[in-house]
Amino acid sequence: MKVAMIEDDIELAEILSEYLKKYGIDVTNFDDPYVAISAMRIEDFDALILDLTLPEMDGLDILKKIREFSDIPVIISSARSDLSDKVIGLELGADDYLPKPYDPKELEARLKAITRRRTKPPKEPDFKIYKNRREIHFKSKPLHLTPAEYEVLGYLIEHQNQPVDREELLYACENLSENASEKTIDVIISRIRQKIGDEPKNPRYIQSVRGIGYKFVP
Amino acid sequence: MKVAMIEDDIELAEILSEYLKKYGIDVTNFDDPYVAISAMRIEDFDALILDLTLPEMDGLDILKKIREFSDIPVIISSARSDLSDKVIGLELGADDYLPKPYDPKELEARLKAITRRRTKPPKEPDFKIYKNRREIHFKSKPLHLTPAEYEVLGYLIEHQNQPVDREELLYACENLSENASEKTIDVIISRIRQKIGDEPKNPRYIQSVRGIGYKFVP
DNA sequence: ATCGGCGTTAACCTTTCATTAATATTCGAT
DNA sequence: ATCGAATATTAATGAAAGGTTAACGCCGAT
Repeated sequence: MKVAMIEDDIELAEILSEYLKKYGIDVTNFDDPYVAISAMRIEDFDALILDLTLPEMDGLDILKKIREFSDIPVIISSARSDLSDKVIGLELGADDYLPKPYDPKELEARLKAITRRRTKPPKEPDFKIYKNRREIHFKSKPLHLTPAEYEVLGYLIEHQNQPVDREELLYACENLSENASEKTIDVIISRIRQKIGDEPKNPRYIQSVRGIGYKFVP
Repeated sequence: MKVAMIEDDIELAEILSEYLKKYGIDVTNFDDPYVAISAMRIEDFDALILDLTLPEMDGLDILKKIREFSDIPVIISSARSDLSDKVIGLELGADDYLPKPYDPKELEARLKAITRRRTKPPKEPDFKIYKNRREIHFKSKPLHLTPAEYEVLGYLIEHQNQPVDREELLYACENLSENASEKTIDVIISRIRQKIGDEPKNPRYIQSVRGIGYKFVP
């Protein structure tokens, strides 16, 4: 297991690294948060141990920055026992909170726990297609879709993550005329977005791919 | 939503309470299991979050005691990642198991999921088919149906929730000619709807599926 | 023969929804 | 920033689908 650590207390960092190495946990410490962030963009770590009490930069800001590009498990460690930090940290997606000083053994246990948990995120998808019912459910509730909307959304979902161009949709959908204008698609997409509450500015599910068409991201 | 929690780590309890309150979940924590049990005999909670690793009393025993008088949904949370605990807990009627440490977001999601699941009281169906008598009863009263109406309604009921297209009905019903106009179906549906008091605008039981036909929803 | 029940069709009205056009907004390259 | 193109949104329209009623005609029972 390869773990990143952001800790400015070099001595503490070394103690922990030594200890964790004995349990097969490889720790790379960064005393400079910015270096850490750059490194994490390139290299893949299994977890991050983040010290909140850093000079120069606030630990929570670092977490926020990291969350912009990674959902790596994060354990926050801090000498501040400030409750609000704890709350904010967990909200930003930290997985655990460890007040200093702590027993290395505990850190090891939590690392193990977190990475174990990571391997089983069984979450219900937001969209489900019930072909035999001719229904699409969104967050467990059926959507009221017109035939064309049903077909378009269904097709996008089945081709999730890949951009589908408008012409393809016109041909794929029974309820769309093949020689209809491609603008028709735009109108239908707009109505679907309204029904699922997707804001076209920064849409969560149906994203427009400029020059091509649309793609569904689950 | 009002939730009870049995957790001896007061600090963790407070974090979770704060977090869940923002999502409209009211948490009452008990650090003493016995107090909790007494309270739950009196007050009505929507769910219980139970920490297994308690002093004095084993969490599983508590669950057993609670099950003697309540079938409240229970989420077990535990630092023990012992599998047998999980099994026993779920056998005793816990609805979910959440290993510590966990993300409050996940707890929230599971709470919502569990209480949503809870709302399904099994009830007597409004329609019953008596094949031998060739009758269909609606709310315990027999309907006066013509042979074709009986067949169509019966077929729809037997294929409940799935849209049945008109052609299929023409073929399935002895009393309908296979080469009759599909409009015939519409007329028969209209008559059935009148007999069961289903308003075609926003129908409760027989819904039209545009481009296909009709579907019966129980 | 005649009658009544019932499936069928025709005619007519209402509703739905894909489509187009028109307008506003956003995006991305320069 | 600026411009042109792509996308978003809204309203209008018209054709198709569904809903309803009345009348027709087939067929078995009287």
